[in-house]
Amino acid sequence: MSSKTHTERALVALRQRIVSGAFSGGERLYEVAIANDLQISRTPVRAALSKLAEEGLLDRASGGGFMVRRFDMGDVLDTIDLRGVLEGTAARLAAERGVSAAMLEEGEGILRELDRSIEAEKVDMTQYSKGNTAIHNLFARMSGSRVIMREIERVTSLPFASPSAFLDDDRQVARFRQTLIVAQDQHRSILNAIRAREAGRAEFLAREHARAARRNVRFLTSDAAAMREGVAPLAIVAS
Amino acid sequence: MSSKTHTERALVALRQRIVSGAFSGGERLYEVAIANDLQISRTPVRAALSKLAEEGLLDRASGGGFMVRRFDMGDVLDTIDLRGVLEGTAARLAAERGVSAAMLEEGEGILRELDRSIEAEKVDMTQYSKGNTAIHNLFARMSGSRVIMREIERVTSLPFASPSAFLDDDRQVARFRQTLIVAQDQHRSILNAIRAREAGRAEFLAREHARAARRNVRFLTSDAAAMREGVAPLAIVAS
DNA sequence: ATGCAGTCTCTTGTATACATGAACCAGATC
DNA sequence: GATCTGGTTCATGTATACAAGAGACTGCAT
Repeated sequence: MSSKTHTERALVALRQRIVSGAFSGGERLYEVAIANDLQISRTPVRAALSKLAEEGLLDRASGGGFMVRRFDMGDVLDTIDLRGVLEGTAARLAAERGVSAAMLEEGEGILRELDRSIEAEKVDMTQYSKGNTAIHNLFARMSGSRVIMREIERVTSLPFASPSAFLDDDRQVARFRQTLIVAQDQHRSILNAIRAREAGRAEFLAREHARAARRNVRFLTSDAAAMREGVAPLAIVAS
Repeated sequence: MSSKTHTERALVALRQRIVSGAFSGGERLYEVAIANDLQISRTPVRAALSKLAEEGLLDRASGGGFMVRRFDMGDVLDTIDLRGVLEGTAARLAAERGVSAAMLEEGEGILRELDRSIEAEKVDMTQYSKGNTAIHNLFARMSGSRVIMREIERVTSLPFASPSAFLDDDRQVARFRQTLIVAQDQHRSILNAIRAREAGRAEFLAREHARAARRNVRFLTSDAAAMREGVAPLAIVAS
């Protein structure tokens, strides 16, 4: 089996179904139905539901029980905005408080990898995505604030809010090398601003950087509603 | 009994103990011990622990189980900062998107109440606290973003992060009418900025407004460590 | 003394039976 | 015909017995 406890397996199975849009937003989830479906008892199902509520994928219903959280396109854009605000705060704190030379060097290393991944005409998307996650993670750690790190982790755990959410999409790879070049320039500018202790600039840049994700969402959903069907991170979003 | 289900009672009892500092940060909570203590079975205890983890008062331990979340003074200041950032975002969005005349009028009503509560030499702290909560709530609603509202609610549910956290303290009442006058001026300025669609100003003011809470924390913990003992919202904080 | 093995204990994981309460439905009574 | 009343059903709440795994401890062997 994939993991050790029934709770974990139920968690994975339910999370997968939710983010893939198998349930409609606001739909209530019944313990017994899920338990029967997964061939386990209600107890691990409740545990899994509870963890999914912590992740923000479920809401607790008023009279007990859980319902699938409903996201419309506005919520998606607001959440990406929120990520920008939080990452901006992390960058600002990093600049205000200063970061170790080791961390700055780590950042330079990641930036070099990102440069390599986009230098060829055909972008190495796997490598870019990995580096992108790493640099965003580093910025969060640079804040020196557990509180901020925690909130950033929470928000970016939503399928459409992670910094690399839309990078796997084929349409991006083909059309958006320019976008990645701009994004990478922003990464470098943010790191430079943090090093130079330019807090306001660091915050502004990190916040602006998140706008790229908003543009991606708009592009991927712009033309046909049919297009959205193919965008995995948006499967959860209600039309 | 105070509430209906064992889970709710366990939740209230445990929350009270946690925020009053009955446990030390990082301390693990054992289901059986709590169940015996509260004279109920493990099942509602688990349910309560799970909800407390959602509230951010507990962390899940790696190998299962829960531990009391540890807050040091830096975390408290960072969390208040975070509230400022989020309220600033709410105010910015409100200004950018515009709010209804009814909401603006509601805000004016609350501001008038707040004015009345501080006009006398002896401040009506109960009324001020109520109005303060109301105006902060309104600013969050004005954002028009469920996502932002949700995050603000989450953060302000921590005992030391609510906008009115330190208003009940006697030392505040005696010494800080000036502080309240300033804070109330900021409330009015924020509302005006939102009405005038001055997004940047609204964000800045709301963020700056949260700094007052930081000053309160610093004052209340400044002189003697003994002083902190009396500050209820800080009981959870590790020395 | 040291290391290993077995076991003991403590804690959470899991299944399940029963309780409870709310919502719906039906039938009786006025 | 409307309303009240009782029961049926369905969902979560609760208790509890047992499973399982991790860690500590003991005692034996080297």
